[in-house]
Amino acid sequence: MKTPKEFFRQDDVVTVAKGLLGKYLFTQLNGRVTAGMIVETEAYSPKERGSHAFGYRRTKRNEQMYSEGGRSYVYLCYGIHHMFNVVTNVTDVPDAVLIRALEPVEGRSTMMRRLKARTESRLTSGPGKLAKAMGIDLRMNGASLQSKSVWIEEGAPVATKQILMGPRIGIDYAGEDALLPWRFVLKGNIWVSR
DNA sequence: TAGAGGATTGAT
DNA sequence: TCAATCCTCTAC
Repeated sequence: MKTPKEFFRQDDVVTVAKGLLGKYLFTQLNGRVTAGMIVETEAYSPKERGSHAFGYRRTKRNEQMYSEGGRSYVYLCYGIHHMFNVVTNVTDVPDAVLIRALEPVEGRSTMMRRLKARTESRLTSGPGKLAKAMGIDLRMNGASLQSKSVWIEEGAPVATKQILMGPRIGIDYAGEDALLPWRFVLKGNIWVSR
């Protein structure tokens, strides 16, 4: 079952970031389906410096963060890697959840081909790699997460004690906001990022 | 319009 | 620890 819009429109981005753990991200491109269980997420809100939309800054790049919850926000980082985010909350509130790692469940051979990987290990253990494995690029920016090319499906419920919290990665420039425990991982899962 | 830097990764 | 690599944002 596809995750309903209402889930993404909750007003607490941290709740959504935790709730996405255990759900499944799917893409279908050129008839090829790939899917993975979400095992690592990070929350971003306009109230902290880690976000592209800090202080409700609004630019061409982050425009999709202001759309209604349940869409994607994709951007290019370091000129090399695509990052896949889930937009949450209501229109004009730029909350988003970065998907940092997946456990591959479908289309592993397609993922390996896209990454030119020799083995299945560590296929989707990081935001740049999982976007490439799933075939995600800027064309998917703004897509509904109930569309035919990208969507999210429900998974088994995850108990709170199965979720490990910690500070987010790669945002040292955010000052004390970098210390917020807004990174969430499924405890013990081998597919999380390094 | 130029210059700086980044929600990363893989090799050294 | 460091370079790759290019788009975005900010300041002039």
